[in-house]
Amino acid sequence: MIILAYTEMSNQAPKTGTDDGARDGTAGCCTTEHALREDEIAADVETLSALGNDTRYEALRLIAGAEDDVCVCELEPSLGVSQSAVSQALSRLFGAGLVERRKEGRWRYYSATPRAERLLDVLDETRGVGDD
Amino acid sequence: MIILAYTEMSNQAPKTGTDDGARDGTAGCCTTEHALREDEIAADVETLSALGNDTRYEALRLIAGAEDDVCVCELEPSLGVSQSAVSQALSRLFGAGLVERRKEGRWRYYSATPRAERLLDVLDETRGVGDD
DNA sequence: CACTTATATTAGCAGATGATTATATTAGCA
DNA sequence: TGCTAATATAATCATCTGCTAATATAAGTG
Repeated sequence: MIILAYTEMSNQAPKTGTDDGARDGTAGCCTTEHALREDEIAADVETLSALGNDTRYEALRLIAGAEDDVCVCELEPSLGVSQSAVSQALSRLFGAGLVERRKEGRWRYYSATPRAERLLDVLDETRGVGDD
Repeated sequence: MIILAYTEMSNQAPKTGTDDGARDGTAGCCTTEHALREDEIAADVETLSALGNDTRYEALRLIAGAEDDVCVCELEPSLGVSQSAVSQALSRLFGAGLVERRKEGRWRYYSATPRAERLLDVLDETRGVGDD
């Protein structure tokens, strides 16, 4: 179900009627603010769920925290899962646009994308804000 | 497995030996940069996985995009899942520190936390960067 | 109070997920 | 060429997730 096209939601007075305003991206008269397209939502959710897993999150942290790009074989001992699992984790991160990869000989080097860096930064900057 | 304590990972030369440097948060001699604690990792992953789901992501977008805070009953028709599912989604977002809630009479109003706002902003700002 | 409305909680289940093991591929090297 | 190392893919499976339906709770209203 695609929504997220709104200018201002008239809340405060919870009217229980059917509120079928502007939706499904066909920005009508009353969608001046931003509206997310279905594929943008899907991409964001993919990005977030890719990071919402211990192994992948830690893999990305290691990659983003390293000075240069990181070889898969370096991540393996740290992540505590099988080689296969690491490979799958990196593939998923790549598919989600969170890492770049570069082949060199028989190795694969990974680095974090700007999107990934910025997400990690925000997580760092906003940690513990609001729940202290 | 907790890691993510590093200054610089000596990659580039993939040595296949056992590389048990500094880890598990007991910041030793060579951990000058930041190091994430186990609970911080868990919190981040919880935040990300909470958002890594269509229903919850769209719920948060609706909440964050609204002018004032939003009543549950307003979200229900938009999200296309049962009332129970919406309630569960909001509880999870709350638990993850992504929304605040306020009770007023028999209604519950939700608003996005700064952490949530900033995450959504970064997603917006970095969308389509790197894969165009 | 009985009744309704708004939201939360519980139980149950289909389907997704994340790991493992085994096998395949790709690249260097003797 | 055969061998080994680095990584990817496939098959499998136990566990986790996210929904629905049913029920509970809380707060208004007649």
